[in-house]
Amino acid sequence: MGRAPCCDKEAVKRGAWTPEEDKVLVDYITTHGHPTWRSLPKLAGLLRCGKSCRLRWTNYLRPDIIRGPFTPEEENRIIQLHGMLGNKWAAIASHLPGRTDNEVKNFWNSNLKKRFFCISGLNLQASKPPSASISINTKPEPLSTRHMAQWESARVEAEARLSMNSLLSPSQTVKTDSDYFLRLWNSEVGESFRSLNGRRESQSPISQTSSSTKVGSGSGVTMQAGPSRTSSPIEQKCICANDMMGGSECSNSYELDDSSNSAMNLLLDFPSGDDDMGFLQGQPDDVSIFFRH
DNA sequence: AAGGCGGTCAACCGCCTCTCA
DNA sequence: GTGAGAGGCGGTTGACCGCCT
Repeated sequence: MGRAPCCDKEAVKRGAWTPEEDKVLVDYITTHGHPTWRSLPKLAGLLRCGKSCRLRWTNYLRPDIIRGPFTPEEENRIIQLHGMLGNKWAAIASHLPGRTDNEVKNFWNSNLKKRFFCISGLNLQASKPPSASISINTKPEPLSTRHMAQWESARVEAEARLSMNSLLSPSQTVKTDSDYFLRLWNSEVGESFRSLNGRRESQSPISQTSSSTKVGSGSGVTMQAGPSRTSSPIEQKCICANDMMGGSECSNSYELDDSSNSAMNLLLDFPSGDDDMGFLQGQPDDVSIFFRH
């Protein structure tokens, strides 16, 4: 037994909203609010589905919405938050005042995703669930798998804390483990980890395990790396890392220097547990944003 | 000039979660 | 505890636009 449709699809208008409809919706909401979205179209005299009204309002007509291109700061924030949260567009948008989840999602899909995969030396392969490439695991790597699981666990935990913190006012917000995790994740330490992870992937087809970075997860994108990769149109247009990393060389070699190795050692002994993040205290304080233009 | 092609973005769809009776 | 209703969310679609050949 399926759910009853939210509205009579025959009786409602669909497609682009006209300025007249926008005005009716804005006028009604500014004077009456929206007791329930489902009843709103009828009350306002709109031949629209309630969900359509809500979407139009929240994504376009709301007075606090910022229109216009994303600033570099917003881009960096999106990249950081996506690394932490994955495709949780609403959660990401909640940290970008005036931006909507739809806007962030579109911006990511049409802009940042390409650049992200480009800079990572990874390949985009649409429409295959990640599990397809995960399940062919023939040669387990217990250690790396365990550590990736730890990272994933920490990431999920940080996500939860981030959500909690976002509910607090700035004055109430306290420095939490998630802050340290965020900072670490976006520092060269996290980058080293990601790079090593990328190198492992290029060496063997396993290791997608629990996707430590969660990049592209849930969006029907499978990451693939290594010599077998073919250049997609996206990659052919890729302006590579020089564009984004201040002229540093576009490197797919994933070589680690000594400092990165020690950072890796630190990461691979990443402890679990709520109160055990103190080891991060000594990490460099600057949150290096490595996706700067 | 015109058709093809790719990118962007508003809107839709269907599932999930929350709330309340 | 349970089921229905409502809102929220993420993925997908399709129209539109600009560039290229």
